[in-house]
Amino acid sequence: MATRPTRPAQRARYDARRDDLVRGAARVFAERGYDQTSIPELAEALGLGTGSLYHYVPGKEQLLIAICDQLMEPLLARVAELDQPDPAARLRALVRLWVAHVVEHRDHMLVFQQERHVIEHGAQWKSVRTSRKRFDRLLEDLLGEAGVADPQLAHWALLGMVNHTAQWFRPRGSRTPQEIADGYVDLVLPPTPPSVRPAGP
Amino acid sequence: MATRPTRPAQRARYDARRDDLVRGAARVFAERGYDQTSIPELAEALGLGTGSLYHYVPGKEQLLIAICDQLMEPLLARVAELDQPDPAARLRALVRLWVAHVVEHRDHMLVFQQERHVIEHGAQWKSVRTSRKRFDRLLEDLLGEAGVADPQLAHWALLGMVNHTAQWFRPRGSRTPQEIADGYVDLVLPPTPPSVRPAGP
Amino acid sequence: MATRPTRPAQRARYDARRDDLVRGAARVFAERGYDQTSIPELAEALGLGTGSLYHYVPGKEQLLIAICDQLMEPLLARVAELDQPDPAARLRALVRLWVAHVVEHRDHMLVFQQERHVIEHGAQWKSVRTSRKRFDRLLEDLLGEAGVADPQLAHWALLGMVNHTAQWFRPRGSRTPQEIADGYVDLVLPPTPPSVRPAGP
Amino acid sequence: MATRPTRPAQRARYDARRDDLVRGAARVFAERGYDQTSIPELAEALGLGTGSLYHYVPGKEQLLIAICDQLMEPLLARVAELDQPDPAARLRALVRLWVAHVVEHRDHMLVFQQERHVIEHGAQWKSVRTSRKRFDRLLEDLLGEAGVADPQLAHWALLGMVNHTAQWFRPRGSRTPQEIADGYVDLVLPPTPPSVRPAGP
DNA sequence: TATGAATGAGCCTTCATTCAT
DNA sequence: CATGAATGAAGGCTCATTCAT
Repeated sequence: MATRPTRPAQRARYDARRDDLVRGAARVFAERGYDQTSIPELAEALGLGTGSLYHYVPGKEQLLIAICDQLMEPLLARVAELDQPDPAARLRALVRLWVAHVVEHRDHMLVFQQERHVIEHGAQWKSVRTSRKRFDRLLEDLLGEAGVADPQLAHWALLGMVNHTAQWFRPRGSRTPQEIADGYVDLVLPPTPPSVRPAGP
Repeated sequence: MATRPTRPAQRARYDARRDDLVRGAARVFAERGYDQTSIPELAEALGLGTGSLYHYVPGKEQLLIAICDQLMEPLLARVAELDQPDPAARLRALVRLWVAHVVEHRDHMLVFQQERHVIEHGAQWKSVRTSRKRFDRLLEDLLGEAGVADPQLAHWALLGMVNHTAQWFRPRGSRTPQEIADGYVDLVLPPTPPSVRPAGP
Repeated sequence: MATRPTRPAQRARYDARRDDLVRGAARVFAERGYDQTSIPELAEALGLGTGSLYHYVPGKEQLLIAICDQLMEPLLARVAELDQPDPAARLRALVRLWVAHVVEHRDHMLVFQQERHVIEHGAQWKSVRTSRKRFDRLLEDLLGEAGVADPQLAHWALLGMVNHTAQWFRPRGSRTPQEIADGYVDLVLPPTPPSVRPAGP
Repeated sequence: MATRPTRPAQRARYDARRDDLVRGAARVFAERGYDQTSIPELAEALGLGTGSLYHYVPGKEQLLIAICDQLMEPLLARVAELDQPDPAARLRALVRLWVAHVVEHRDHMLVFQQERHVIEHGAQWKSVRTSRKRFDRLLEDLLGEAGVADPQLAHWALLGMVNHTAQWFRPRGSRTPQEIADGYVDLVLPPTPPSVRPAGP
């Protein structure tokens, strides 16, 4: 069973190991598919014995949830820290970190997209659904504030293009995530005077 | 086994039945997921006995392929008939029929997106992969001809937003597929004098 | 269902057809195995539609029984006609027609041997078992009368070697069935003065 | 899956268990038939859970192959150790150990005979076919050396009678395997002066 | 913690058989 | 007589999970 150690020192090591395993599972699932990957296969790909996995995760579906949490939580945290006063600038910053997050979590994204119907219908998936809705709402509001002509359509369009980035982005490609993000923002935002446009990190 | 009748009259009925079943399977898979739907469940949802399905499709994966074919082939056929001389107008027409096709085949699209990894890696999926690549190429070329600033990025962006439409579009919603398509085109195309803009069907 | 016609003329044609089908089934089963051959496969190999077979035989196991009957009955009939007064001569004649029967019914024999356990244990197989026992008894008695030293062992030995002939005999081989039969008899019989030895047909 | 342990100690136990299971399967198949015995039935007869069988054998047909190997390999090994200088004596010794092997492996033999067509035609059965051919060749050569009049026919006859022994021999019967073997040899060998005849163990 | 043998439910698929045409 | 679509039971096999070591 998945028993988390109580001693702080061991607990830190345990949590780190668990995070690594979840990340590894995301990679394997993205490549082979969640349902197509058996637990023995997964365990072997992670360098573990069949049953050892269960020391860290209570089951296969929980593992999937953990992958989605590992994707959503840091994204929401980073978004919460945005503090640009100008809405257009905040939007651009948001899309930048969003695209960056997507390409840094390509595997998680691919798994997330494949398992759409479980996430939408599953009983244990409420928290993930809530996270996604929070992000959606936040994005749509920001698009309105930024003066986009049709915020609702822009919202759907952005969701589509940014998330889809996971499917074609290659780390050794010719564009940086930031360039891609700026390209996306330029599509939905009315032309902005360069003075307002942030310089990027 | 899936034996197609030789008599033309019976063959027509057989083919029609098969198409219906494939469409029905797309609906069921979109809702419950391909792997989560067992063959008995599927057969029952289609109003068939467990084994009767195999008169029309030789196996579960072939059924998935049939769903993708039912999605891709008519789309490519409709695209091939585009004959607008002006590239921008042709692009708009393309996106219009594309969006229309996507919302008319929502179930197929959802299944298509969920099973991305099988399609990309599976041995029997070459023809589907080829269809997708043909469409990709065609779209990117057209974007270039239409004078889009960054055709490659626009291409990825359009793919993302149009395909994603399947996930949020509701038939009783406030926008028609054509309005959505025009909204997408307006995002990627430089402003067009209204005179050139086609009126729609 | 297997409905035998009542009109004598049609009945003869029906019976002939049935015999042909049973013979054909023996050939197919000998080659591919009884359990490994599905009814659709068999029907196709016989040039029939899937269900047409059931006009002649009520089921797959009955078909197997019919094959065994087609093997045993004519053999017993031919054996019953033996009338050589000298036991040794009668034994030789028996083995000759037996070997001839085996090589003429190679397929039946191979099926018969493969399905030994069904024949021994199956409920509907009593008549076949009875036929076999009748033949066994008859053979052993004759061996005793012919003055073989150890009739019981010779009986088992003959059964083994003659039946096994079905597995290696080739019609284009260098030996005739009669030569083979004489070879077998010479093994179990004490040397016989040539005067008694029959000349063969 | 059938994963053989790497640790020597556990591997020995695993191999022993596997051998037992294969032997048990031979018994069950001999009694009920290979195709007539379902995997759950077999597993229950062996005292295992349905899926546990697959820790030791990768599939039902592999199990059949394992049974045939368990039959052929030790026989060939024992035959290879024969060292009687006199051919006739060597033949007698061969038949003795052969008959002994057959009656000790009655179940294996019965399965082997029933599944003749799979062995002859199956793709994975080459090694078994090779073993059988090696034995055949060896036997025929030895018959020639021993001065049998018609070595080829004697070879087929011996194969038939010895193998057939599995079908009628009963452990509590009145003859020992050695007596049976000697009876067989006396059939095919010209009368031998008792001085040469070995005494038996 | 780590392991991997054991489990039984559940999967996809095949099959013998029926019956409307 | 002939056909082949339809069926549901049963088959072989896989899998997520457990637990003794």
